[in-house]
Amino acid sequence: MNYAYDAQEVEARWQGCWEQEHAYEVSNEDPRPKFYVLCMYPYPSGPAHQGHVRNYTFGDLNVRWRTMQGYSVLSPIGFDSFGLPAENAAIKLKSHPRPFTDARIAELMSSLHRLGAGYDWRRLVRSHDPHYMKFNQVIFRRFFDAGLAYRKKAPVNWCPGCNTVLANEQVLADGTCERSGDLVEKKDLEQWFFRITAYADDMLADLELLDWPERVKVMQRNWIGRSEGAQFHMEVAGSGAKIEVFTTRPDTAFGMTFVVLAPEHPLVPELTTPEQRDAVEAFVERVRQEPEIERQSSEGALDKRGIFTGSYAVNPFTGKQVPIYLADYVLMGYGTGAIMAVPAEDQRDWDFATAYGLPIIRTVQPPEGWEGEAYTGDGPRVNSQWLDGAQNTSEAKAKAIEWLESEGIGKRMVQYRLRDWLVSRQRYWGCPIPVVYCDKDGIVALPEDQLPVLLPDDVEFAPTGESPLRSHSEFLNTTCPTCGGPAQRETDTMDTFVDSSWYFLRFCNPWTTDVPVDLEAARHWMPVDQYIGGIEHAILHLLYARFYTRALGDLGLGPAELKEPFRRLFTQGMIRMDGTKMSKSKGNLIAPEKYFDTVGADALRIFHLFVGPPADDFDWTDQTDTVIEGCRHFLDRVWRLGAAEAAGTPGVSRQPSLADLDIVKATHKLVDRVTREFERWSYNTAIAAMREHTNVLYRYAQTPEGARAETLDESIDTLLLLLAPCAPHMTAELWERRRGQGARVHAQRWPVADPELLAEDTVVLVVQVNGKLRDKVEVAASATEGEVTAAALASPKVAAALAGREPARVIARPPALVNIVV
RNA sequence: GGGCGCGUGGUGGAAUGGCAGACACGGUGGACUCAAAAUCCAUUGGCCGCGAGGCCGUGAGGGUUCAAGUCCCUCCGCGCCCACCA
Repeated sequence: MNYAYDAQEVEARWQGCWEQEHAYEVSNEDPRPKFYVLCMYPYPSGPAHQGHVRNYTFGDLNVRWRTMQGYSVLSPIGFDSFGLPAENAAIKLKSHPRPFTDARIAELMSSLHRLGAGYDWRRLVRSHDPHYMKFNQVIFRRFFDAGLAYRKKAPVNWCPGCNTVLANEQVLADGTCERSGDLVEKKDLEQWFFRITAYADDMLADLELLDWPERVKVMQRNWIGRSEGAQFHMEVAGSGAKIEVFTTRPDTAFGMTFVVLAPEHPLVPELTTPEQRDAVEAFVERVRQEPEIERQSSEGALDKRGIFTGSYAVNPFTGKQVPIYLADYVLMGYGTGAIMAVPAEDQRDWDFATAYGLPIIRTVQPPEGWEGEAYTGDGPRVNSQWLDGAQNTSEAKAKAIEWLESEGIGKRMVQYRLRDWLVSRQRYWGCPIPVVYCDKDGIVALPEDQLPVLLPDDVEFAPTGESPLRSHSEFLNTTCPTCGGPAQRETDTMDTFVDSSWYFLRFCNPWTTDVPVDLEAARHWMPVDQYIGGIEHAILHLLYARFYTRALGDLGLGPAELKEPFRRLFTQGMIRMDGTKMSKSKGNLIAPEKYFDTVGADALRIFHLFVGPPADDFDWTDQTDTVIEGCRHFLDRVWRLGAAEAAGTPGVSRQPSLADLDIVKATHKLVDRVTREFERWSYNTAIAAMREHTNVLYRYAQTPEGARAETLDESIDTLLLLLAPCAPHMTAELWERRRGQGARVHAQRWPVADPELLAEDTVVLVVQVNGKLRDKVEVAASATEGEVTAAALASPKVAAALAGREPARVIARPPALVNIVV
């Protein structure tokens, strides 16, 4: 008889079995309490890599565990199948993105099967599926009707490498494209935007309600970037022009000694005096040419970065004239593109004032001994006329705003850093924006009965900087749905982040043909109870999905009461190799297939669970393979236990002894511990506990008196139940071998520890002298303060440590600890 | 420049303010074997000691506490996010 564990045979068998038995298909009418587990749907880049394995291992553990706990678990999967890599590959291979994408999906699906992940495959959703495209377009149209989608000319981020416009979120801090690494340029183009800013305040406030990693919430908060302040206008001396400025510190306005405009500000030509014209024009031209990265760097001499316009503005607070400058550090895209400069209370203004010899007037009294330059802290007002009585910033701010409003000069104002979401892309492999341009009717969104607009397959892929749709005359030329006259289709496609902004709603019922989201199904399943994905989506995807959920609800396309799509979020750590993230574009992928073919999927899953805290990054090194082999070693040990092949005497039949009872207790403690570790996402320590218990059972089986058969069997069964969400194939196989044909470990109830068996009769009392460990004494678990103190003082080791000195104080924390202080 | 983390053996890591190093990887020794692999057992933070045992030890320095890897302050190092945001 061959008992050796054949991972490949066992895994293939159970993967087939789960599929045949529809093990993780779930009905929307299931009466059990619902639990929605979702891993961020993957971009299909080919066979899985270790990042996927990690993600789907965590996801599958939750799916199987929650199912065993009695929930009706929704576990769908889909593919984020539009996007640039497929199109770039098509250009390179002179082929088409569709077959390329379909092949990559097939590869990734095969990996997921071989990992043993349990999904409701019937609910599969793919972004490039015509049904999904249709509803993407339906939603776009409804956004358009509601004013949430609009078109405007804007300075946009243009990536010369990708030949497309990028969202702000896709431009890295150094001004390069997150995908191609090319330096992003600014271009003025007509683009489509989603009015995400309409929900800025709402999304900011509701962050409080989410059970998300604090880090992610902070990132979203900063990205939305709410600042409270005031907006007001200033007259330009000798001209009818008015300059609007936004400031967070209206309380310091008496200290404004100059005004700075962005070089692109529309008032610049009007404000420039004839004497300054040449210099200003040269300056503006130079800033225009400057790459974004240089403009945003704080390097370089300040005196080269600004220019005087020759005009003066009147500070409404003092009535005095202050010079108007241009500077490249003032951005047209934030606030009003103009600032009041208060050098005494803003370091940047201080530096500028110093470079240009402009006056500095303190309006906040710095503390005694202040030696810094600009003082941004709190303090009493000075040099501020009617504000001088104010003792702190908030009081002064309120008074200043009140004054601005009563004089009709300005008002309270909230600014956001968040920009509207630029969604149009000049690429082919995306969802077409369902709009036509008609000479008579202008911009016309297509009616729903003309959707979906599908991508024609017979297109030429050439890196021209224009969508290939542009040169496809049958696609381009159409008729206007309003007047029936000739019209041209929009040839831009949607950002792929649009696709991923509502797929989780579609999973609730992906079969509807009339509406994108089945409201009843969405009310049943949403919100997602556990969302799992990479930290790299902390801002983009997670913010867009929150926006979409709100917007769909407001338009009646989603449940109106549903604000937040993801109740609990877990962001897993990245897998790094040689210090960089493992990714296809970096060419440092380690494919899981070689492990499936050797140690098996279960061993690889155990490795990802065991290697460290799930939230932490980990480095894939030369030693990693031996750790993975160690995980297989653990499974082999469990296999030998479960297949009644453990070393030592086989189980004997007898009345339970104290040693047997210890095993029962240890088993219940294990149940308690693993359950708690699973709850808090501490899979590494949960696996450690199971390994520890396996070691305990080995020793138990090898004692001279032997293991009691019944006790050992129960403990092994429990171990298999606890291990079932982690190593599903092997536990399924052992369970069936032990319990008979048709027995299914994953259909069992998750074990519950008996509280009486968790309680201990005796505990080890730690005895310290002056905080140092001196002895350990066994005492009754019920020992009182007096009893543990007596036990501690009775210890010869304690007596030695005391060396005759009298205890000055005894701290007793029964039953675990006594500290004797001398 | 701002914000948020993190720093523990040779390595990955564990530790509700209460026994630092669980569980592993690697190492060492042993059993089994003609031998090897596999398996099983023991041991493995550093220093001193034949031993019992003792001393030191969680990036550095200070503080709070009977008690600090854990809390507070300063500094050093690393990582991530944001960044002339008015």
